[in-house]
Formats: sequence, C-alpha cells, structure tokens
Amino acid sequence: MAALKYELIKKCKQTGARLGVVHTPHGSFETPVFMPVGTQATVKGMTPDELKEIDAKIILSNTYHLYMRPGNELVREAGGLHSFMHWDRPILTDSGGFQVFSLSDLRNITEEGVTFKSHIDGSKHVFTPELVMKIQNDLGSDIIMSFDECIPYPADHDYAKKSLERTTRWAKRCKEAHKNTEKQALFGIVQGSVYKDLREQSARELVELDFPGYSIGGLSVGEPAEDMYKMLECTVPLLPEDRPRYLMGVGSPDYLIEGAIRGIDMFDCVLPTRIGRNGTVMTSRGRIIARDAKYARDFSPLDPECDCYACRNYTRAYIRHLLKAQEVLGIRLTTWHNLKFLLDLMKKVRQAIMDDRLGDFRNEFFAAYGYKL
RNA sequence: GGAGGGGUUCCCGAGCGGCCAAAGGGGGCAGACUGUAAAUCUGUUAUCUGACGAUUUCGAUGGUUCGAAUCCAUCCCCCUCCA
Repeated sequence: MAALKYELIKKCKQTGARLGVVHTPHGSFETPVFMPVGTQATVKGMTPDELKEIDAKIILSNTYHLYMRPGNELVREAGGLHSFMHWDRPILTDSGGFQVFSLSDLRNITEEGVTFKSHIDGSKHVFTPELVMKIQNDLGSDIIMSFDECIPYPADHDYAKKSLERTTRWAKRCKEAHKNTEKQALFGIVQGSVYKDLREQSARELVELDFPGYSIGGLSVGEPAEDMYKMLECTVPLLPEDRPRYLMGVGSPDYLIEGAIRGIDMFDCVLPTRIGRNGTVMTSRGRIIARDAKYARDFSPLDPECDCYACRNYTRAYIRHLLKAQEVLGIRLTTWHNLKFLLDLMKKVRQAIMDDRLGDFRNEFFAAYGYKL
C-alpha cells in the first residue's frame, strides 16, 4: 500500500479550486490545507495539544535543522519524529533545499550534492540526495521532500535551467534511494524561477518520474505576486489530477486564496509564527502591529471575529503590554492567534469550494482585509 | 571643618577648545518579515522646515576666545574618604 492517497472531493465551479482529502499513515487531512512550520521539531511557542486545539492537521519540520541538532540518529532512537515531539498527526519534512537558498554564504553546490558549513558550529557537512533520504527515513515523517536547489530571485534563464535540471536529476536519485515507500511519500519539487518554459520543463520531467505528490518550490522568494500566479497557472495543469500539489513557503492570506484558486492543495509558511513573535497579527480587517502605541488602551480582542484562546480571553492592551515587557506569553498568544487565523481561513476556503463560491469569498475577504481586488 | 570626585540631550553614559545637536547602550516611536541561522532586523528619537538651512541645548550665572559641553570665576546640588 502506498503511503499517501489523494482523494478529490469536488471542484469549485466558480474557480476550479479543489477540495480534497489526503490520507497518510498518521491520519487524513482535508485540502486546501495550511501546515504550520515547526522547523526544530516544535512549532515555536505552541504545544502539540494547543495545535490540535486550533485544529492543525499536519505540520512541517526540517531535515537540515534536525540533522544538525539533535541528529537524525537520535530522533530515530527516540522512535521517530512523531514520538520524539509528541505529535501523532501527519508530518511533512522539508529536504534542506530551502537551506541551500537561505544559508547561501555557508554552502557550495556540486552535481554530487551541497557542502554546508553548519550554522551552529561551522563544521562541514555534505548533503546528497541519498543522505537527505536517509535522514528523512530516520525522522519518519509521512511526507518527505526530494533534495532540490531553491534559487534566489532574480536568476537568469541559463542558471535557472541548469539548476532545475540538476534538481530533476537529484529527484531521480532521491526516488531511487527512498525505500520506505509504504510509510513515507516522496514529493518531487518543481523549480524554474519565473520562466514559463522552465516551469513546464521541470513539471514534465518530474511527472515522468511519477511521484505521489508534487511540490512547487522557488516561489515567494521576492518575485512580484503576478509572476508567482503566472507560474502556478502554467505549472499546475501539467500535474496529475490524482496527486496533491504543494506550494512551498507561501502563507499570506492573499497568496493562500489565490493559490487555492489555481489548484494548490497544500501550503506551509513561517509567516504567521514569525510575524506573531515580532508583534504583528492578522485579523479579519487586515494586519495590525499589536506593539503599536495606538493599542495601549484598546481593550478589545486582537480580532473581534476570532474565537481563538487569545481573542476569547485577552485584550489588545494586555497583549501589547506582554509584548513590550518581552513576556513569553505575549508571543505565544500572537502565534496562537495567527495560526488559528490561517487555519480558519483555509476552513472557509474549503467551505467556499464546497459551495462553488470561492471567487466571491476571495472578493469579500480581500475587501475586508484591505487587499486590492 | 579638611581632602577628593561629579552634575551631558527621556534614562545610563562617552566626550574634555573647532570635524558636537553631541559616541555607545537602554527606553520610546515607526516599519519589515512568506519550504525559520529570526522572541529577529531596519529606520527614527532637541525645536522649526518639504528640503537647503535656521534656532535653543551639556547644573546656574558671568567671563576668556574668531570659536566653549570642553578653559576661568562665583554660586547651587550630589557622592566618597578623613575629622
């Protein structure tokens, strides 16, 4: 039996967006889904029970970080990542491909793989597709990513092409190295920067390799939103209908809705947790910087339309006070709220697909949030 | 009573004749953050002006000097030690 099954429930008549269910060894989740990021085997500031309370169905963790610390062998000894971190629902692990991008001054890329200098102690490590598979097999996540190169924006066509072709070769090596196919589903990652022909080439090459799901990477790295949407429009139609499509690293409300409209099923992003820790919250009426002085005497909740733990029990004035005083509860509450906000947003997106009105929902949401239509 | 040290912009604290509206912290204010090297980073913080620039600041008052937070005099506070 395969580790992953995608079930298409229905398509929105208004937009073509997909409502589906993904089945994994640790349970199922409805799509489109937002996955909170827990890089170091923890969603910063949240316990697994709290994540369940806000109805998170699947979370993300990271190959590079867990390999560096505490080490994949240790996680395996602990009984795998689920057991180690006390999370029994699905987990997706990223391959370290994003660290190829974000730790660019600490690494060197060759055909064989990527040599990293550890950001922790400077020690040298070589990541190959085979090692990345071994690490993720040790971690035991339900959905694993092939090792890719996430290139910066802007990138010239020539480099983007060479890079995507190497990413395809690495994907092939990943597929050959990955033996635990009944417990862990391996996704290939589409690259190609903002070039239509390259995105199409990448998608075709990966589909040829037949993965149980497909990721779209290398977007939301600084390119204009319009470019990202165009890339989705030319990529998604080339991906098989019976497999989930995962847009990596995307998490602002507009991107989530626009992504769903273009046929994306899965999203992850550090945005809600990071901006929460830095004092910004997303509300039904747009973003607010909760630290700002104008909320010092605002005794209303962060978002009057939200029923999360923070909004049920605390005021903007109190949360602002906690943030200013650098109390951990402050960033816990903003994190909690932001995650609940996005998880609720995706619930509404799924309902709108069910009701064939995602286009209307988009317009209503954009107007309330303050986005341009 | 004697000997010494000190009072700097919201706070702490550097500066010790011009390059000083005054380093550096802190605090305040504002902004950014999108497969997490992030509870981080950036900007700003005398007044007036869009800007050039102008004006008032370094305990107080007077003075020396082309020019003073910086030198001198007097005064007012604070701290340490001795009696």
